[in-house]
Amino acid sequence: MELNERKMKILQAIVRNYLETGEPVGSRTISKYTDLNLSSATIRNEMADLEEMGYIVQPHTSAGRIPTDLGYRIYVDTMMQEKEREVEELKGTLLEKEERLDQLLKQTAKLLATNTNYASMVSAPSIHQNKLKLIQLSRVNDEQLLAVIVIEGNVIKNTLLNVSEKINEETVLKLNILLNTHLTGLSIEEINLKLISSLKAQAGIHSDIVSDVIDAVAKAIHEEDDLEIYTSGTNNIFKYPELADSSAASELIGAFEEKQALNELVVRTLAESEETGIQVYIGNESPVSTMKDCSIVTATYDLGEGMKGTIGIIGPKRMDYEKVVDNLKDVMRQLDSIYKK
Amino acid sequence: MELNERKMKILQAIVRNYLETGEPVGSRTISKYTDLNLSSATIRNEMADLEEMGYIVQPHTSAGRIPTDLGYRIYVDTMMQEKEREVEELKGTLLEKEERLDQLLKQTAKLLATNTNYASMVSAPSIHQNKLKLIQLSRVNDEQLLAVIVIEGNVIKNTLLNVSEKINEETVLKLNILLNTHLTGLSIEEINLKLISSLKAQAGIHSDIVSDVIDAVAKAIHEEDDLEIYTSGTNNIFKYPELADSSAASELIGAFEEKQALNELVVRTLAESEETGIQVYIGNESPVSTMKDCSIVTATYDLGEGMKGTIGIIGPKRMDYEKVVDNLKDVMRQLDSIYKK
DNA sequence: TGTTAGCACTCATTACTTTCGAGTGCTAAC
DNA sequence: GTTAGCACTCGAAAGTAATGAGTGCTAACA
Repeated sequence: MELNERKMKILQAIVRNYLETGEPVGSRTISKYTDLNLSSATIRNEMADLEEMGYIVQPHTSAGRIPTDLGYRIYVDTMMQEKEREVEELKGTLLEKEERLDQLLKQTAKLLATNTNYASMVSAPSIHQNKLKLIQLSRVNDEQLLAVIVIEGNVIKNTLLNVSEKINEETVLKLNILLNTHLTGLSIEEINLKLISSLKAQAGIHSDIVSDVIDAVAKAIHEEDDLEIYTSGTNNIFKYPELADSSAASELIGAFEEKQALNELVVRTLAESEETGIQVYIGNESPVSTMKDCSIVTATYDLGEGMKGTIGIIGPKRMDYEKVVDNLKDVMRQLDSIYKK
Repeated sequence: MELNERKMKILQAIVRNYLETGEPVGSRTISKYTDLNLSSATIRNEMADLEEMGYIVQPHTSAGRIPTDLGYRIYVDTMMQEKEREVEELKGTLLEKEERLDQLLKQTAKLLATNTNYASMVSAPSIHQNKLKLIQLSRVNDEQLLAVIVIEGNVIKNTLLNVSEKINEETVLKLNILLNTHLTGLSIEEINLKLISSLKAQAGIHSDIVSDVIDAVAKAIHEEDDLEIYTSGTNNIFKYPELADSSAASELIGAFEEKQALNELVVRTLAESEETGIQVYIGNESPVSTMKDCSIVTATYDLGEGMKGTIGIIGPKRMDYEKVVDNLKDVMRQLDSIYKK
């Protein structure tokens, strides 16, 4: 059977209507509210076909139809129209430049959640492949040394090192020079064992400190691995009855809190993001099993210097996909304009 | 009317029973399961008295009684028995030493939540009254200067400063010495305008940088003001039907996400913590209006050097107060032993 | 051949009634 | 002061009936 234009129109009408009301939609509704001028009986015949083809289902006999995951998919892929939203409306919700990236991302998550009425997540950019920009040791007191590590993209990490031998300013200076001349500009992978032992040899009696510093560098990178994820509007899920019953809600909220699941989502999105800017996961397509009854729309942002992160909106399957996509695009534009100055 | 011993025993039995079952408890139950050897009729008479005195209520005629906030309060204040819990059991759940305080606190929150089956929160210590330990400027490149600020308690902040004039290593060294000799050891309040202008004068053409650094110091402190709060086990509230219905749950979860309310809780706890180690807020006693139907048990931990923070457990009013208090005490002991080495 | 009117049928939802039993308050007797 | 007994209350659960939205199917129509 072929999905001809009339069937498309009917399917589209069903999805639209269901997105709005959340109620199964019947043949009579479609017949009245479309410009097809067909009687409900005809619509019924077509709907029977659409059901056979797998685009819609009846929750029970004698109920209207609701879209299947496949139905949503067709809708999202081919029928969604770009809403021409007034730029005015979005102007009021501009992100403000923040000097702290984490604040900006928190703000982004919140903005998206309040704008869309769904739950949102924003992952901090991962900086995997970046290069060391500066290492700076400072003497805090006789026993403590502060190591500051700056990575390309201006990510800064610091660690306090406890040293056994007393150490004077001059030694610190020497170590600084030693470390910076040899390590600056290198990526994490380029710091190998050979380089490390060479450095240790040059440091002489202070080789312990070199070890510690390199450990700290390794750890600084590693820390970034279990990446930060900001969420907002988690409680928006209670606005949608299909997600609000306590077992479903509990699972979802658990997933949001644990962040393990979200992490998976981020990884998957980043992996697939080469092709398309925005990805839509509907129901079972989701990388995360606890979100079987949700749809997830994700986007990848790029702050330059290899700093890429993921933004996602999680809501019911009957979410307003147009609005969500629009919002994501807008936020990405804003992030761009803030960082690519 | 006097709350004599028999009434106490009966009240205690009612509370205990209700904590376990969550069902209103009737006279017959009490008569059977206490060693008072009284008939249900007698118990009924006493219960009528207890109701008149405001310790218990009937949710409706012909139902058993449940404790009022006042009833819980009496129970918590005078009838709760210190459970002798086996130390063994808790050993398995020891906190591990982490070099990053935030990780440790996250872990603490999680531990508490899983152990108690309630929601938990842990606030990062506020460092209000602390002293500057070290300022360290480093040249990143021609335009950028890295300022690292270490505050007592080893809290480290860093900022990147953009400088207009090119600056060489020597100048950086001089500025470092200037700033450290004058600022180290001072508390935030002691850095006044007079001192600042004196420093600027000594810095000569680089007075801009001094300004920037001092701004950064101020901001570092300010950032700490909107303090970090870690939560865990939020979805545990779904385990208690009285909190699980969607409107109540939504409010609670919103409060947990926003953290504004939790912040209030922290402030209040810290303010009142002088007197007692552990505080219990029952129902309407709560500082946070969204938690009217909850009980909150909080404790203040002290890592030394003025670093104080709050730990809290939030659950239904019929929470297992003994268990919660035990758990909090244990966690505080563990935090102590980790940090007071 | 595609479209439509009409009709019997299904089934979730809602409201109403009944039954059941846990628990009470009160009275009278011990 | 304590207890047995009894009438009474009222929520929860179960059963029943009415409602109506929506379907599939058939037969007639253009």
